[in-house]
Amino acid sequence: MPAFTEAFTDTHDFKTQLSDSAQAAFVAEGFDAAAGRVNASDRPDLADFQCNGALAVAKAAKANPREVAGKIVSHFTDDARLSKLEIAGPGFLNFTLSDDALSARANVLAGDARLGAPKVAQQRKIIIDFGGPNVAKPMHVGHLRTAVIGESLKRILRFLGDEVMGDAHFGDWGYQMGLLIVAVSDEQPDLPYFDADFTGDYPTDAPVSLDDLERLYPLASNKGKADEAYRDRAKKATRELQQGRKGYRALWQHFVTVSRTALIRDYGALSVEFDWWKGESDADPFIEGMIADLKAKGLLEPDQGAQIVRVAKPDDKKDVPPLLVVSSEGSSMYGTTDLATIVQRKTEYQPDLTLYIVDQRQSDHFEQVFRAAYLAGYAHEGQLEHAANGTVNGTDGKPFKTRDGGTLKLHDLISQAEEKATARLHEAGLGEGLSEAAFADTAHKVAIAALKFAELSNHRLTNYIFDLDRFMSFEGKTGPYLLYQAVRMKSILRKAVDQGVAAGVITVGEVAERELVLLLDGFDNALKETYLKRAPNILADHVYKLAQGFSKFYAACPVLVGDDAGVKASRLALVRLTLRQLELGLDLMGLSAPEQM
RNA sequence: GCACCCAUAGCUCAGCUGGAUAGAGCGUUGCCCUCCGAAGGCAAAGGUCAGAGGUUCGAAUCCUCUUGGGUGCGCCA
Repeated sequence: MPAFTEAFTDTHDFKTQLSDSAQAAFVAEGFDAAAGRVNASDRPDLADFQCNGALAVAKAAKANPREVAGKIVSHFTDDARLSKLEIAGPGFLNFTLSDDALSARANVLAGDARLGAPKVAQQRKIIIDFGGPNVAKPMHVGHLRTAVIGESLKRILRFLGDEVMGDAHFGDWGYQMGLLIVAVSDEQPDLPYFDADFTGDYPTDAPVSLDDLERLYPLASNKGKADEAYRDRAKKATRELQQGRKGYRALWQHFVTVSRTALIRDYGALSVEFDWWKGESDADPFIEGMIADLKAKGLLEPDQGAQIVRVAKPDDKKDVPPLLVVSSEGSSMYGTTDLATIVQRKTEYQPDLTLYIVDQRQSDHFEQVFRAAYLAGYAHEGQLEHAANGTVNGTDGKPFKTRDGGTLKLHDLISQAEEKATARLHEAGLGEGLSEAAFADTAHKVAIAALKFAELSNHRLTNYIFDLDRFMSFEGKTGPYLLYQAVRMKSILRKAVDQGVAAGVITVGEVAERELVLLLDGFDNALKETYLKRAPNILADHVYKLAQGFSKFYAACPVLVGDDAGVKASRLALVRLTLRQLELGLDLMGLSAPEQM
């Protein structure tokens, strides 16, 4: 199995270019190449890029950092990319790009179908596991997190060249299924599903609606906690379901189908798409063989009536409990299905990497499962990764609740956001010329952008506060701001067509133009960082800054208003380039901009 | 009890493998539509980066401790 370095290719941004040159210079002077790392400047008033390597290297070499910096500078004489290279303070290298270099870069980007995005050096097969929503539990705001972050990561990894499969990984196989079976049998005992001697065909229509499931699940769950006899019945039903009792399987199939319909609706509204709608139950056929294999490898041992795999290591700082593979009831646990799913994926897909986009509260669980998988040889060390996310809290800092104390269903949240967006559109007197369908589409895009961008702009581990009013304000650093800038650009492009102005060669002159091109150039690095850290907030930040950079440019540099045809053509080309990168960035976040808003 | 995560402006959050004057948005106070869409732009005020030590030429960032939050710890997922 190859070791993957997560390196990139097709990368031509200035940060990389200058780093390459600076590294060569440091090496030529007998220093470590790592010192040549060039970053965007902390002081944009002084320079575009900086390198701090001279300070780092000087100490070991017992040299004066400014002298070291001087030696590096000598390697850049007559570098056409730079208009200025200065040594500042204790030994910072300050690079300022020439307008010509920026113009050239802008024109390259304008001709690049990938808008400056890099590619992975080595393609991998990656599964993104969305840590599935559960059957019968309605999606709530907490599910936004995983869905939105996972979808964005999926799109980004795929765009950079990996083969990526998103798997919903439905929670459809545990104790909760037993609970539901018992709950339905109590309410509708005459259904054929419960008659063990029934030999006919089971009804094709579901005996329960989505509302029934959402009502029954919490009811049964609470009963199971309070009533031991009830719990035992549910456990028995769970085991019988897993062992293949026909009536239970048929009833269970209805649960899954009914739930999945609602999930498809909600995920669809969020533009979250799965390549696989698999669930825990799909791993079931692999469990028997896996258990035999674990036994053969001497990893499985009986303990307190259950079958476990010990995964603790001698140097553990904490107690890592064993993974429970078979419960004392004889049924599979979520650890069982998670491990069996790894076996299944290895058998059916051979992924190089599996990313679990799941709440950080499950980190111990994944640690156990991953260790067991590594021990059993179902995956190689490092191929399983828990890209944890934080929890969503309300304005009181506690897990999000509505004002009346209930949980807000995702479906209702989306509806509220759409209503708000609709109201805002009417208020601004916009979209009146649009057809009803186009208007609704715009309102939907605005609403989704608000929700998703709010998710994506936080780091995935942040336990952030979900404040509906703030998210719906549509002003400042929000999704609608991004869409608004895109719409402004589209408006310019439409006007340009009317006026017969065509895009031409980009020539950078004004400060706002320089800054915009520097931002466009930064797309490459933003994508790399996002990829390496599995952190879409880095991309979100880039896209926001790009939109902001455009808005400043828009205010400072009229595109279609002047007399100079060359300037018009250049600025128009810059607008078009910016729009293309903005829309690509939006798409990688799972968003899209309307024509008008 | 043990372990993990977190603490940055009034509020919500960024801050890359340590580097110059810690950044956004909201809110507050001023400006800016006879000019491509004001869901916008410009400017100002606002921070002992929880506290204390340590490493370092240099720390919000790395290490230790303290305080204060959150989370998890074999038969629910």
